[in-house]
Amino acid sequence: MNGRHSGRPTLEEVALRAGVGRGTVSRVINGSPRVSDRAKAAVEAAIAELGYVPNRAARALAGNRTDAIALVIPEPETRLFAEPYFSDIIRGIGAELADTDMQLLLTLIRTPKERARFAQYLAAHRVDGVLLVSVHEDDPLPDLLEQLEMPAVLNGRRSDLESVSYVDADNVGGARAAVAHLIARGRRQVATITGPPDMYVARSRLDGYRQAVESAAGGLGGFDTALVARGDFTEEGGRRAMRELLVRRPGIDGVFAASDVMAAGARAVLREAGRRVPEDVALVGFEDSAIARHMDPALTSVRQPTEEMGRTMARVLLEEIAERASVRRHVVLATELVQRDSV
Amino acid sequence: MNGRHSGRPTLEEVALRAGVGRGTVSRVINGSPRVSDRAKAAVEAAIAELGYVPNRAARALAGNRTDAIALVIPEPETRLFAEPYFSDIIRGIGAELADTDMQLLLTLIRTPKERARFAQYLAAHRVDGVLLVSVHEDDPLPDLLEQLEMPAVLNGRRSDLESVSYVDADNVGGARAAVAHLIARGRRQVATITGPPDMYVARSRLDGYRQAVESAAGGLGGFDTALVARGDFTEEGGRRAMRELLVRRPGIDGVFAASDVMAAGARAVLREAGRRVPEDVALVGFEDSAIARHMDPALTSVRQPTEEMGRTMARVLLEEIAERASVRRHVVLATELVQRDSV
DNA sequence: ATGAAAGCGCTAACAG
DNA sequence: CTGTTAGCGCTTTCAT
Repeated sequence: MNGRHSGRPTLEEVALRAGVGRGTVSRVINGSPRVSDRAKAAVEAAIAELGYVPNRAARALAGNRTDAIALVIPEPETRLFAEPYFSDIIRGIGAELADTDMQLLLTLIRTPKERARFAQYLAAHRVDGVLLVSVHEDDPLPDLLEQLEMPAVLNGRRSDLESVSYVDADNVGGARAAVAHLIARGRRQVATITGPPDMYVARSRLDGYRQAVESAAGGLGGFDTALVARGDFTEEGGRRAMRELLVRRPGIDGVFAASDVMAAGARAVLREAGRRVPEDVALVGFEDSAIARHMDPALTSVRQPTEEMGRTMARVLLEEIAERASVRRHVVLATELVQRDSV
Repeated sequence: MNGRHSGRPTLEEVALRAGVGRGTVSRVINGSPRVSDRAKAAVEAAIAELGYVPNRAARALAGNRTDAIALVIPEPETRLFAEPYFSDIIRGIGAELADTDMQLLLTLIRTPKERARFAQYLAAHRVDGVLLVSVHEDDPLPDLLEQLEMPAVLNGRRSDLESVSYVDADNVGGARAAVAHLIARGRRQVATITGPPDMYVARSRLDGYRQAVESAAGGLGGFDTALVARGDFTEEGGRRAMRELLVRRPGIDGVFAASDVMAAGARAVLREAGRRVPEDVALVGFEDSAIARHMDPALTSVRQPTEEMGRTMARVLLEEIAERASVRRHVVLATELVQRDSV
């Protein structure tokens, strides 16, 4: 015998107690409208009396779903945990899921082997949907998900033509706003430190920079490649880029860095070079990590609505799961320029 | 009919293909020794050919288990995410679970309502075990878990008499080592900034301090309450405590802070007061957040083996789940003094 | 060692 | 609207 009748009441016992059939109980539980008020009341009473809680596994088996979604964290990014970004994303997801009985599975993928394993999970339909963060351009997972027709939402996108649903921050707009701010404040030679060009997010921020300088009135001379230096989203990269810029255009009086960490590096170099920040050279960074904010609380930056991104990702995913159709959604959330310096 | 025969091969199909009964396939999958090599080989071949993956829900239903554990994060701590501590804990758990087919559920609990909901989860045996972090002394969850006979492991403990299994850092030893270090370096008036006395971790670190000063040779005068100031694990708390100490014992030449954040606060006050750190006053903090490390990379501190704690928690939990018996395990992991200043 | 059979608790199709 | 009836895919006796 198997039947460790776990002690826990079953749907059948509820039905008995309520004096109805199992089907009716099931309907009540699942909020079907095709139930009389009388029956519904009886069932609800029975449920309360018995302290009945549906068995998830049975439900999943019979209903061919799992009521669970996975949040996938690729390895190089497990460090990501240590950042407010991640904290906020998770908090947002949690908030959105709170009123659902959807479970959140945390899946760390650090090796190709683990990725293969996760692919199996997916194939076995062990989750109803997937949330992906920090997806790289060459990540095979999104395509696999699509092929499997598994609902999925990315945070960020791989390119302009992203086919999978995604929720992203308005990187172009944020960068544009940052640079426009600098220009509006009277800065005439505004440079930018970019991220790796093979990352969409880096290209977007560069686009924003370009739009702002090109549309600026007055004699800024439009887009000047000498004012663009490539960084790699690290502090050291920011340092190198800033040194280059200083050599190429010593008269720089404003810098937009595509990440706050790079901004911190740039600031250090500027000060070493005897430039006052922000008086001589105003600096704005795109706030990814907020670690840099600890380093310099006075750094003006472009803030992302991270928690809202998490919430939105979850909401979009739930919608995608609900409607069986595979409609892709693309959401871009606004960023906000937070001025922390006095210039 | 229900049978959206999902396309996925079932155990039965494997059995057919392998020319054996379903029971045999099940035994092979679960690594039962009571299977002939021949049958085993046949089954494994069939599994590979068909790309069979067991259905988790069916398994859970039949086996009365879930192959999932929950990591519970109480609300006030969701900020915790933003710290390396959390990152490391999760990485450790992930590493330990990687070779298992145990899933990790992330459960955020921010309201009493959500706690009640989670209690239902537990009662409904929706997970095989629970991992709890940052448990407060008055947290009702551990007792509930115990009452439900649900395997559980805490990170840290509520008191000396903790009944639930836990994995903790050696707070007493770490504090003792820190203070002994200070004394060995010639510091004669070593003060301490403590955490809230209703937190076990704070009391432990104070105990370590006391042990070190009491066992110190030479004229340190033993434990002096005037050298103990209460903080609250915040930077501002550290500041206040440091100011008090400076008033009570202006001659202080060493400080052990029960957290690195408080150490950062103390350092700021010391410098304002014209004391050189670490030359005039050497400072050691207990490394909880590492945010402070960013503020002052040169701060000597007591480091905790956080990732190992996560790994250990998971391992202990898996063991507890495996053996049905409810044996409690208490693991205390060593800390390490990392000297980052030159004094 | 292994096949057969009996569920695990629930959902959904079906017939009223 | 509601009771009945088939399974969902697997584990676990129970014989053999």
